[in-house]
Amino acid sequence: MKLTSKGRYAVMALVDLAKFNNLNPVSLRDISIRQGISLDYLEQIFSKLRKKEIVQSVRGNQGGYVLNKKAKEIKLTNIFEAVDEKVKTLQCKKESKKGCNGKSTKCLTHNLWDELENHINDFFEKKSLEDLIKDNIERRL
Amino acid sequence: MKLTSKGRYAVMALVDLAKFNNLNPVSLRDISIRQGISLDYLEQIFSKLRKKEIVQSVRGNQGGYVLNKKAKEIKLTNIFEAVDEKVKTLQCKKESKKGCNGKSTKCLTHNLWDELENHINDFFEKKSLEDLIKDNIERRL
DNA sequence: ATAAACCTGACTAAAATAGTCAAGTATCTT
DNA sequence: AAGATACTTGACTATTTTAGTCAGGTTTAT
Repeated sequence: MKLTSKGRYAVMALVDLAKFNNLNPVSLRDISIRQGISLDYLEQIFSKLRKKEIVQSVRGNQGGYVLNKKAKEIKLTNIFEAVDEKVKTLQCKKESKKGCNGKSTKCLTHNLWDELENHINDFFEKKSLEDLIKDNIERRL
Repeated sequence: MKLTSKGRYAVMALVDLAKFNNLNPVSLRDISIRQGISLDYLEQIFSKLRKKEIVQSVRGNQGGYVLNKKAKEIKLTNIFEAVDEKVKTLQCKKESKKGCNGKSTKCLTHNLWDELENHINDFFEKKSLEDLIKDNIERRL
């Protein structure tokens, strides 16, 4: 089980953005340089974040991106959802009515994966961008 | 983020094994049929489980596999470890001394992924095979 | 002997990942 | 109006991982 880099980068970029999000928009170019993420890749990621209204774009010279909500209101869940990073443990969830594997019962471990998903999503649900930024400042990375 | 089928199958197979683990060894063939997992694939998985001493093999005619410990003592962590299913969220962990990305500091979200890993591992650490079997019986699938 | 079942290692098709590349469009500054 | 900056979009691709298959064993109960 692993997290994809799209999810990781999205969070990194947003923390960076939030830190520098004073009055002026932050350009992807700056984030790219500071975080060592390819500009083209960042563009893909921010396109998705914008569609989910997590950030707003400011076009033109001196443009960039701005948070569209307060850092407190942006949960990790929202970010991951936006970039299609999902916690998926079950193959069997598709056939909702019946069981897994095309059988009439749930597979032996169905409930386990359900629990696990909830456990992980709880974590994401509780953490906000603000939490991450505070954590950063405190530890003075 | 997703769990691979190797991990899922390992757990499914072990629950099956534990349920039928009375006096006689359980053959992979039976598990294969009951759980709908390819026999060849099961052999790969059980080879790993055997090396980690989670199961014991009984060769020859009427052979099969037996649990090597009490179901209570086999935690999900052990199973996942055995089949190389790891929770890995960080790329940055490799360069231990210095920071991530080859920089001298940790990346902005380093602590986050650390916390996440711990959160998930806690879950795996607490769940034993026995828990899963009980859960199965109670809910009568 | 022979059949059942474990054992091992090499191989591979398909999917996912982690990007790159190209060709725009919008808007600010001068 | 021109140019620069920066967002926007979509197609493309190399690499890696996954999820197995396949072939050819070895061991042991009957």
